[in-house]
Amino acid sequence: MAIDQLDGRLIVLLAREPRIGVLEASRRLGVARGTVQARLDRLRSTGALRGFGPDVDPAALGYPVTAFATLEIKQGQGADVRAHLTTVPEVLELHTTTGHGDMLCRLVARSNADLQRVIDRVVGFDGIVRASTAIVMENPVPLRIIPLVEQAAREGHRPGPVG
Amino acid sequence: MAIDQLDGRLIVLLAREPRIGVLEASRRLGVARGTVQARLDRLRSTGALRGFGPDVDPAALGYPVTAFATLEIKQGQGADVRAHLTTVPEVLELHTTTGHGDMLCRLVARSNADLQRVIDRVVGFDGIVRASTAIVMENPVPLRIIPLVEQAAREGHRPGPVG
DNA sequence: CGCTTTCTGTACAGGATGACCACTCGAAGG
DNA sequence: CCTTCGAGTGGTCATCCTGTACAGAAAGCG
Repeated sequence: MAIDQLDGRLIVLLAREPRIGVLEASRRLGVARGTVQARLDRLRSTGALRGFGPDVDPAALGYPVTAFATLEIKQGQGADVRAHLTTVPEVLELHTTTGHGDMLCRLVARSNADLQRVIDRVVGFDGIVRASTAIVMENPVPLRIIPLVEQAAREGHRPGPVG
Repeated sequence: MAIDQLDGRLIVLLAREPRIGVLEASRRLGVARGTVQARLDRLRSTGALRGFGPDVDPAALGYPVTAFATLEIKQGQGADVRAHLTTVPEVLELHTTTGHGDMLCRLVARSNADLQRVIDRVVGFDGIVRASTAIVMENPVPLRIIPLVEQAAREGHRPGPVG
């Protein structure tokens, strides 16, 4: 249940240059094309590689404001709140957490003023007791995976014949 | 600076089925292949579409634990803290925010015990005054973009000849 | 109305893809 | 020691897609 160095190099390569195909990747990695194809098949089947979805920038869509909201939920209302938040397009992500709040969600909005509308819609639901919002100013480290993949590959077990 | 309905349908289609190519997408959307290619070129050039990076599951890499840490930073130490956190592979994302804390970062770890090691490494830096961590239990809404794209496309200005 | 931009349909050359094969290699097991 | 198995290699094959280009038609705008 891990990746070896070749997997790691392959993922990093694809992360850096998603446009290259299997053939070019095999050339860069110095292995046969069939090997790359087999590795990709395995990574996808194990779920390590979920796919190659489009990476969309909300700001370019007209939603330049990002915020994180910590929500406190009324006992037993979790499922309802989840269902409610799923219906809000500006909720990009939702987690249930330990700690001060019960849920943490990532929001986007068209402006700071618009954020108020989004928050109103988010918290305008009976099961939510309290919400505390933190507006994102800068994003010094955008969502990344390369360093983690490199570390996992370095320490990685080889997938090996038996495992 | 927005997307029209065709852009929206295209992005949603690619988000749902990333493996289909330009030709198949044009068939599904009922437009000419050249149109899809032109739209994709424009979306990439405007930055709305950053690319098609591999979607890696940290859990499958051996990091099943996710957490969010709110950090309080000593005045004027922001840049140093950013540089420090960039060197930690388990820091997948970092934002500077308004509100109680000064920064919010997403962490992963191999286990709850390992999370302690990660947090120690994160906060083991002079500029960080205090850290408060929330461990993610469930992820009812994984990072998504489709509903937002659909809304943006619905309300969207057409890209039009000039604007 | 005329200009401009987009979309369409088509064509072409080049390349990539997925599939298949026989062979080699190394490790695990008998 | 030998066998067996999985993985990788290098090769081939037909098919399909890609990037690019072009002329003509359609639609918005002054």
